[in-house]
Amino acid sequence: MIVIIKKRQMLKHTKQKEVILRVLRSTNSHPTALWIYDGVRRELPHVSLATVYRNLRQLAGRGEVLELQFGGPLSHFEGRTDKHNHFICDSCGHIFDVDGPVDGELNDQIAQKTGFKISHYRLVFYGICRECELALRL
Amino acid sequence: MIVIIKKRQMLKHTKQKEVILRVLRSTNSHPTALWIYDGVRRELPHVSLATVYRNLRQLAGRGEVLELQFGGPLSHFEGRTDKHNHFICDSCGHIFDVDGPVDGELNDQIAQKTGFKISHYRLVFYGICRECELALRL
DNA sequence: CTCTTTTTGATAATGACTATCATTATTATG
DNA sequence: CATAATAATGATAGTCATTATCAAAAAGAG
Ligand SMILES: [Mn+2]
Ligand SMILES: [Mn+2]
Ligand SMILES: [Zn+2]
Ligand SMILES: [Zn+2]
Repeated sequence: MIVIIKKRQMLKHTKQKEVILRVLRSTNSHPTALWIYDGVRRELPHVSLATVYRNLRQLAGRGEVLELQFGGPLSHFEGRTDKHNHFICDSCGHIFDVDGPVDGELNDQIAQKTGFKISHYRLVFYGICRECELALRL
Repeated sequence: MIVIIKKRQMLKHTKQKEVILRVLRSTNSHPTALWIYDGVRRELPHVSLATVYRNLRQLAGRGEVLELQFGGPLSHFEGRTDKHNHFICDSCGHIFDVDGPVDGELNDQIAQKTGFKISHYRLVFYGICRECELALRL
């Protein structure tokens, strides 16, 4: 019998990790890895894009940041980690935060109807944001 | 002044398009392009994967099928085009259809709160399906 | 049938992300 | 501090789903 003991890996604090997290937290938008990379480079010009991806993945795995994947080809990240929803403008593509509706309600409603054990949901609204609405009215 | 008149492109009916649509509609699951490709090949052994992707894109653009992108690396397609939501099992990965909740309600609720013109939303639940729930209980 | 336009199949290209690996940085320990 | 153990980094090659390209074939109009 072979027993594999997986030692819990010690995380090491690095300048890169710190700056990546700071850059991401400096905005309330939902930037891509490349945007974060550009921000980090202003402080650490020799940072590698792979390092940005690596750290974002690690941070997301530990729940310190959120990775968001809407339909597009690239991942978006955000520093805000409390539960909230999003609205994406079909015209300008901007991603907005949307609070609530009350969380448990939907889960319970669906759980009852389907018999599934529901842990969470992802809710994204689409439409036209106010700014675009005004611009398109011309 | 240069005027560019874009003629509306005529769509041509092909055997490939027909089979792709039929294969997709033959299941109530949410297959990938590759799964559909395999199905189509049983009838048209020389079909190209590119043709499958091309037609799925065209069909999705015209609303005849739906393209679904959850977090993963590949797109899923489905023939059911009426509004409904999905549940994805964290354990087995299976995608289930989930009907309702009442559609307009959420839109209105959020539209009122945010001032956005909301056209639709995408709602995905996550958790453990009944089959996995039973299996995990052992 | 003939002309025009779209589609096809084969294959190369794209692009976001991940793996690899030698080197460097961080932490633990003496 | 010195040393060893281990994790992280930067550079770059690889992956893989999807898209672009293009000559040849098929579909539809007349
Ligand atoms: Mn957000
Ligand atoms: Mn469905
Ligand atoms: Zn907008
Ligand atoms: Zn399951």
